[in-house]
Amino acid sequence: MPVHLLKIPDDQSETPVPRHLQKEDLKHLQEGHDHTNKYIQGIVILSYPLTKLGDGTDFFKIVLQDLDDVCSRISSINVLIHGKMAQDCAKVIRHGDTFVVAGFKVLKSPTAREDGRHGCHLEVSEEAGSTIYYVRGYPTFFSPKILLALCFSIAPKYVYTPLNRLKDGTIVNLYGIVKFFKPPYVSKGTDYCSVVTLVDPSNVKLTCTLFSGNQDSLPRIYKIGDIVRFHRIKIREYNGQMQGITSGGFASLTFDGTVGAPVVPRTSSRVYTFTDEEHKTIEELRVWAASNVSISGPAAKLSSVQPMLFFDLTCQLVGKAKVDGSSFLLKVWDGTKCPYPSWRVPVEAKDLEGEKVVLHQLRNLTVDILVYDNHVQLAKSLKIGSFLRIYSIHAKQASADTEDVSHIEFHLHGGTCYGRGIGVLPENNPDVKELKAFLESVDLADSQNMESMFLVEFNGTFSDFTDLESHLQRCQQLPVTVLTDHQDLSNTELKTIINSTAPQQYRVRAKLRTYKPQKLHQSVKLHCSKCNSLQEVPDGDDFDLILQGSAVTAPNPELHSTSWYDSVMWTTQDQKQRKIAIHFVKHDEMLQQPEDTLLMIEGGTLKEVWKLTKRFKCVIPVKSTEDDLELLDLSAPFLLQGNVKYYGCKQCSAPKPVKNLSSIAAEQQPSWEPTVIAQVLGIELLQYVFIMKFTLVDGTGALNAYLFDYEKFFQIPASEILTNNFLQEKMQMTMNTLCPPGRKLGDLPWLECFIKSYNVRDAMKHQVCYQIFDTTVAEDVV
DNA sequence: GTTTAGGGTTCG
Repeated sequence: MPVHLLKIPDDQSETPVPRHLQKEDLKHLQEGHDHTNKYIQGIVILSYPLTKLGDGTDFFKIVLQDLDDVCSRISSINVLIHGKMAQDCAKVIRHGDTFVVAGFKVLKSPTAREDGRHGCHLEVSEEAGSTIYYVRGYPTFFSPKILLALCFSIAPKYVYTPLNRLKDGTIVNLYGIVKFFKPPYVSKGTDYCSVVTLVDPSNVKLTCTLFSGNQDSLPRIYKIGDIVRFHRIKIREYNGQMQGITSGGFASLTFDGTVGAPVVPRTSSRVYTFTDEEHKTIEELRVWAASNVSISGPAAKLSSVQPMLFFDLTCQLVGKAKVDGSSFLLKVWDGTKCPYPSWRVPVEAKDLEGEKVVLHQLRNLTVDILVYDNHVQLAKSLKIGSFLRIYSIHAKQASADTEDVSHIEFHLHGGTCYGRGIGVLPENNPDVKELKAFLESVDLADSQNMESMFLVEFNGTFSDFTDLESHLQRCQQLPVTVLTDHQDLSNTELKTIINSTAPQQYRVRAKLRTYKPQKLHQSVKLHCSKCNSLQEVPDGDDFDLILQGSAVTAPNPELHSTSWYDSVMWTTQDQKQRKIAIHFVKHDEMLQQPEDTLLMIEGGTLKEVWKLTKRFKCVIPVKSTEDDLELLDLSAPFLLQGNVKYYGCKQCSAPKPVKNLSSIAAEQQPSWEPTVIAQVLGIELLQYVFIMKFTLVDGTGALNAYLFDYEKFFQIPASEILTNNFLQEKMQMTMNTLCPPGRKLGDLPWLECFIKSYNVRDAMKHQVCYQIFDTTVAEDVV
């Protein structure tokens, strides 16, 4: 078999390949040169799933990294393996293996511009007379270089083409600001279609026609001014202009185009690259767009519709009904009242989908929108309760023959001119959040009579009318927080508590009138349990400065590769010529798999440190002294694990030599727990904690109670909230349930809490404070 | 099998 497994040689520097073969340097590899009796060697840093090509032959792609130059992208090369050899390799080759190939063809790499790798790729197959040797690298053997190669070479570097540099027949990556778009609609072929016109700072426009059988893989554009990043879009000339069209492997990210909004990509891709650099690009495009692209104005509300005009409406779907073959009815509301009498499209009661009670309750606030032709199919699939943006609705003034009063009709005509269509907005869309808050604040009694209110009270259950009514109902019935202990205690009125002496403990039933801080990220602090001090969480800039400061001292080579760690050092290629050293801590005299490895880094930037935390279990930034490695200033995290930065208390810590880590490394299965690491390093670990002030009321009085919570109350670890958008949204939603914005006191939900009172005395005054304890947010609220 | 749409408001 031409795929050979080689044994690990004792001397690990040479791979035992047949004598007649000579190693070829990647630098000397060129198309058309004679590479007979030469071999290419590298570490497998990436492999793709085995696939079949159009002609039915098997195909397997891997990426090799040259270990002599691990930190250069150009020293990695794509290897395309065909036929039986592809199958054989796919079975045995793993990341970290050393891979040797002889008898290959060298061709120009069509993806070099995109992935930044070698300008050529290798074609390998039995037919071409290729031979493959490999040395098992994973998981039994790692060298520091392999660890580094695996870490620094993973993400391909994409090149983005400005819109004025597009050429016919190319496949490119690009950024653009949406100047015009048609939300995905059902085409006359087999796919969904979306047409998007982009503009960029080169001031050139590009209209892209995007097709996909899967609506989700088209860009999620909600408004003009959104920013998109397209990968692998094909450029063609059409009618004398460049045009973009989906090609195989097309992928997109969409961002809110508002300056200052969170940079969170909308995408259906499971994995995608998104680095600090790209983050910066989005920010820059936003700034450019702010003064160069006219963003759509504030969306129209029903209260401001003008007859005879076209408008975009952000609304919630309350009901829908089939009308006839070419039209379909949507009943929607946006919380405001249309100032004109609007038409009611007659439909059979049995055809009307939606909660009867809600339809009745909102009957004076909903409008009927009749959608036609190509929009019908999409309209049918919409879920009651979902949030929509309907683009280019026609407000048509009409008067019925039988009456003098003119009324207003809402049509979504057939076709897709001017972006006419329907888009479903997700719950986390900022416009939806705003609309939801508004809808919840609408006082239905103002536009309803008492009869309908009774109906709501009477009909307890709503099945699929999301969030709005059912949520409101739920909130008025069950408490939104529950007790985790002492259930036998009975409630005490707040007035009684205020008039009692401290310290005592109480069970209370109260409403949350307000809380501080309103910006939830401000509620996260660092707490030292030894000296009881609280401090702000330092921001990334502070850390960056400390790293820059420590990089001034070059790594001391005398401290490299000791009994308990292996080291690699290299100099960056840029002008700064920075020296970086990484020390991989060994276990049982061996290096571990990246996900189990603790490493120490000297001279790295914020971005490099961050990148290392993605691949390795623990990262500890250090600096060299004359005779030892030591931790940086304690204003910087002493340890990074996953997304969490761990800090030590400056007052209570007494840093010990980093060599103490070797005692953990010597354990049978090193756990690398932050508490254990902190202990051996003499660090008093600061804990992340939520600190909030809740103003509770119960009709007898009001008091401020502090919430001091590591994780229990919100069931969200305070340590993870600052780096996790999902958890932030979850916490915001929880607070919105506990204390819904814009709601009257009577409509607020009940909280069940334990609070304890305690005395705070200083020379000047005496004060009684209250703290919430043994309380958690109810399960169905989280 | 490689289309569909290729921006520029309306039948109802």
